[in-house]
Amino acid sequence: MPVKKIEKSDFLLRCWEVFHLKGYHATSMQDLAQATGLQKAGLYHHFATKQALMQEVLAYASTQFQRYVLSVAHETDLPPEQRLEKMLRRQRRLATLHRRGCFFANIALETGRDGLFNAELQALFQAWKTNLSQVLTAFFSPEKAEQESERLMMEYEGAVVFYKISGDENYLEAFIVRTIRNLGYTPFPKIRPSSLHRPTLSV
Amino acid sequence: MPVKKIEKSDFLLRCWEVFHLKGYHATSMQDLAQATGLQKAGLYHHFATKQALMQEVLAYASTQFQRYVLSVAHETDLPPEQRLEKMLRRQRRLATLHRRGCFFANIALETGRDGLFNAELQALFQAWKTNLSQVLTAFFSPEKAEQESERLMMEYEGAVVFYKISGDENYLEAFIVRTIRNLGYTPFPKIRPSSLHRPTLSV
Amino acid sequence: MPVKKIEKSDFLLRCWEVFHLKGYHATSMQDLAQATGLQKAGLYHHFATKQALMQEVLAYASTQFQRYVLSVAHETDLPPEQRLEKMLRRQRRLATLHRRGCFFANIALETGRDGLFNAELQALFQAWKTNLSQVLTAFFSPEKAEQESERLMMEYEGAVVFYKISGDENYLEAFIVRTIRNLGYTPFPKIRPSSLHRPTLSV
Amino acid sequence: MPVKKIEKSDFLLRCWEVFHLKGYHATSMQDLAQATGLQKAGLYHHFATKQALMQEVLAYASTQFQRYVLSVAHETDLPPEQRLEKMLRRQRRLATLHRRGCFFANIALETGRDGLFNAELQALFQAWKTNLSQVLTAFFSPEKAEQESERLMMEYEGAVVFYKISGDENYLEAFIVRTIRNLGYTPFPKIRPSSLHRPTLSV
DNA sequence: AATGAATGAGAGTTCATTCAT
DNA sequence: CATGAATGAACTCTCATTCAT
Repeated sequence: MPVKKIEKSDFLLRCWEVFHLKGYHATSMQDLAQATGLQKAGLYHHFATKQALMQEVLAYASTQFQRYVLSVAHETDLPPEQRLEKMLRRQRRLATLHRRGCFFANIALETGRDGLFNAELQALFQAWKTNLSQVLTAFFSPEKAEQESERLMMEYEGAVVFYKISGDENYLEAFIVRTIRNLGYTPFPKIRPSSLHRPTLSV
Repeated sequence: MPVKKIEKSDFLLRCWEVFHLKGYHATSMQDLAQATGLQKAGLYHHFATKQALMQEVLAYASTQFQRYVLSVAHETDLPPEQRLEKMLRRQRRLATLHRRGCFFANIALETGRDGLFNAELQALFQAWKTNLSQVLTAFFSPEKAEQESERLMMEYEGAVVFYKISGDENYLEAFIVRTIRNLGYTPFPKIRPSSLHRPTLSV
Repeated sequence: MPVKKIEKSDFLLRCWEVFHLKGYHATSMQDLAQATGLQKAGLYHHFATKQALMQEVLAYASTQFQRYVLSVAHETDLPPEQRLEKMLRRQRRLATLHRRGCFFANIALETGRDGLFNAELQALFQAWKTNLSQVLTAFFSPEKAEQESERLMMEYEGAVVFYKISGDENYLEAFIVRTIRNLGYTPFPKIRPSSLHRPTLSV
Repeated sequence: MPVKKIEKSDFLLRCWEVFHLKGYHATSMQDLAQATGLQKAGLYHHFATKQALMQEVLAYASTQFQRYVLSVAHETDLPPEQRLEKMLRRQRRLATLHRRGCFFANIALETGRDGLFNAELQALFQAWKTNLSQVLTAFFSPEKAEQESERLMMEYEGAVVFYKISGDENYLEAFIVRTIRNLGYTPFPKIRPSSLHRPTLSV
């Protein structure tokens, strides 16, 4: 609860990282205290419970995810297929940092049944689908675009499952490649961009 | 572990259910003792640690999953599209019991980074893919069938994520329907099978 | 402690209520902050410690008790038996509000052994006895009056114990009735004062 | 939870003493662990919660109180006035050990409003009254005996309040003396039993 | 004077695990 | 083989108190 305003987001970011790496239940308040430099009791000055803290972390993570990934959907200076690829590559980058996977799916599977954070999670996935849809309307009818974006998100989350137990990023890479290809475009190879004719995307 | 040999599988089944519902970390040895009727100390007679116990549970669950779901791939008396649907419907049934989702994906996202059970999980997903592939070879080339089966599993796991935070089984149902449809067949409506011309699948 | 001087007594009153309801140890500074509208740190501006705060609350409560209950002993326009009854009924009223019992006895039993507030408590009980004595001198010799007033206070405090674990106000009512009766007077029935020949006491 | 049966009562006795000295809320599980030689976690092997532990302590204390104090009511070899005095002196002895007062009244005032232990407490006070009544039937009509025993208990509890904030045992002694005297007998002086003509009671 | 922030200690409780019987 | 008992560590959360602003 950092004195300066800029520190609040930094605080939430650090908590986010811990929750992302260890999961909700396996993360202790002690872990969060250590990660943020506060004392355990200090955390309770700003958040009533661990769950409330997670609530804010989730809101923060949603905002950041929308800024970093979903906002790309509106970069109209890029052709839609490049926008799509950029989004997917940014998703991928978030997932492969420390092999932590998708934060939202991690929390979804861990707490979905208890419903601790379902409202937040559903809102995020809804926004995700909406933005993805917007890009896909360049290739499909509005209705079909929505269906396809949902399907893409599902496929992505499944790919993350495979990635997480194997550490093999090819599951994610292959997902991106086939997704772009299915639009009728040839995606840029990720690892060897030597033969690219078009400018590389800075993801 | 119980007196009679036949009870060992019953023991593992009960543990499986608990782990499935609550997850690995959130399940305590006390929970398992209560679910199985043993004393907490008794568990350590048969399993060195909680992790070792989970190891066996995972092996048991894999076996059961192969028997109940994957073995359908070899029911050659059924046409392949019916085999596929039957498999998908059985997956779905397992996931929607108590809204618990896919046991293997639950554990994968929770422990994949630590790698506690990755070998077992990879083996299971490999077997899953192999069997799905076998069915899909009726529609695709062997190579394409393998790719497609992996993609299907991913899409399924993603659908489960959506299902788990919403409780809406339509995510799973829609996945099945579009999967079958993409093969060029019309799947059987789930709820009202009255007008079916072909024999109903007992899932 | 608030801005205006008149609010100090209001502040102490609110603290008194909390201490009365929950007891000394079970009341937290947080509780007091909430009840008074100050911040927790603000409390320490006016009181060095929780104990010091309680000290003042006790002094305030003593004063109020003397004003509301003990001062009745000097209402010489009332015959002594009416004065006595009025005092007893006011004691009773304080005890039955929220079933909280006698503030002073509550604190006495909770902290008497540690002696945190014994001086204040003894002073209050002494004043209580003195004023009761004064009324009883109308019926007894000075010496006997003092003994009897002490005995009456004891009986009252015991009646409160019975009341507190049962919620049955009859323990207190019966105490009042038999006390007045022992003076040779018939006390006013509490519930049905319809047939009263003498003016009802407004307690 | 002592291996041997005799140790269980010893365990409860030690807990009783701590609760008696410090009160319910001010006694921590750590205090009880220290007093009994167990680890804090070990306490939870035998009692689900602190409240449940107190419940058993209260039951134990009730039993012991009945054995040590109330059972005297049936010592028919003693004349009733001696039985009464013996009971009162034993009450007094329990209360003056470490100036801790009456265990049941302590807990009653501390927790009566929340009702945590009211059932147990009411049962104990009821038994107390019953046994006291039995002795007093030697002096009063059954109905009057019951009233008088309740009144005596109240007076006693009030005397304990006075004793606890002053440390002056004379409040208790005076209560005993005047109680016996009111029966028409001269009680034995407690402190200087030199001039006794009748055999001293071994309390 | 007042507060938001912070803290070390400790609350009750649960954890996976061990061991004597 | 089984269990009741035990334990050290860790859990979430609250305590009375302090201090810079």
